[in-house]
Amino acid sequence: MTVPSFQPLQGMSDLAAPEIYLWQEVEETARRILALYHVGEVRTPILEPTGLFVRSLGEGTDVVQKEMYTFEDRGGRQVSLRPEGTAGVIRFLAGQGDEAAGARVYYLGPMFRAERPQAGRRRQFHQLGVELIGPPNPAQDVEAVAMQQHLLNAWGLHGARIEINTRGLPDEQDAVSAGIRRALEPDAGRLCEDCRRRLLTNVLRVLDCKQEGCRALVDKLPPVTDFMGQESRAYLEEVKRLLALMELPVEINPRLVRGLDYYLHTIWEIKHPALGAQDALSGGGRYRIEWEGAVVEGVGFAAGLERILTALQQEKGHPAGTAQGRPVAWIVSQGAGTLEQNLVLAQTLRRRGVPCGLALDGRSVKAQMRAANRSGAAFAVIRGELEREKGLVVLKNMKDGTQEELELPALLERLLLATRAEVAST
RNA sequence: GUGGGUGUAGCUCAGUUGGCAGAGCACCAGGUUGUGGCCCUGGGAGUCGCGGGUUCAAAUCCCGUCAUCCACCCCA
Repeated sequence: MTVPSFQPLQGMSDLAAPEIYLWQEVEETARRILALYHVGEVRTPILEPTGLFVRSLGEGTDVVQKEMYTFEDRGGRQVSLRPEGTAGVIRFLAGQGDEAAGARVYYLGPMFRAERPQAGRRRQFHQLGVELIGPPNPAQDVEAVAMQQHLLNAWGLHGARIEINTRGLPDEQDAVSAGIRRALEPDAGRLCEDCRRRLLTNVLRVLDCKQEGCRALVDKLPPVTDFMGQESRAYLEEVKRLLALMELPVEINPRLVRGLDYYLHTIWEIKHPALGAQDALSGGGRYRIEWEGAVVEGVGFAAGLERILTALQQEKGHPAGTAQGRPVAWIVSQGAGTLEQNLVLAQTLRRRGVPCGLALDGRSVKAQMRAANRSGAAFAVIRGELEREKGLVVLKNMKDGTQEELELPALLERLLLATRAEVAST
């Protein structure tokens, strides 16, 4: 079978107009908000040594075991396309040594996971992530949550819920799993088929099963903190106190779990009802990652931009963002020699900052006017043989249809004015 | 990796018991010998995803395959 070569690989997409405008809005908003929190951007490579991800995410995680794009490079090194952003940032910061203490960074870019695509899941997808470096500190965790809340507001997403919980300390994980398993075992017969398997393989996954029967049982489970020590419980209590103090609308979900090995203490997730099975817009938590003998501690979160976009489109009912780059003027030519003259005119206008377009293929005036209309230009500038003889140009207002003849300096002035008005209104 | 739905014009889709490949939108041209939008007329465009099979005859039935969508696993 021939694979049409004009199609991207499975699960990968070309992003172009009109959706690209919504992407740009979302990204610009994020950069603006993060600047308020004194968080700076870092751009790390998309390709990293495979070992970086294996060691930071955990050898047993699905991401590492079956979802990475891993291959050998020309030097025989095992490399992988990044499946998430934290590891690369941590590698970077670990190399900074003491300089990295208290670092506050964000990243925004493509990630890769070789999963089967579905709603809200692509093989190449985009994440915005924030990492605040520092030892465990409830205040820092709450600051990160506040930042997330601020981002959601700024994007205009109102249907999103923030759920928060604790993962406790690494050496408490076995006790938590064992405790949950013990609590579920008496009712094992009432769990769904998948969950009976999860009981053995990955108990914590039962906690976010979507089957109703399982949910009923899960709701009656003791909170995970019951299986944790005093330190973990006190940490969560302090986080809750600070969240209330800052009046952040978050919900404590004592049964929220997150899978990556590096998490400890505070973890959270943002869900949106309009997204189908993949309803998590964003996830975050406190972590501790070791790399080449260096230890990096911090708190962070990552938001799936495709999912943010989908949620925004659903909430607002608009399929795409606002069109940008609309020209102020569209130049129309007619007759021998006017095309090249108008090409020069267009360049003059553009050098002065007036966005304008013109057709280069010498079509009829009617066709060029149609193009002017389609472009959304506020004015058509008509300069054909007649105008050239008179040394004038025709300026037509596309909105009301009126037109007048002007000399070039007057035209330039009018269009500069219109450009400023256009800029002011956006 | 597993399961189900869908692949027909640039886009959204119709196509009956197997019998000439269609519509709307978009695009192009004309109606207006130099003026857009609304209207009218005309036009171009399709390997019916691909490969095989059944049949006098396949978009239609069968098998395979690829893509896509949805779900599972898992995750943003």
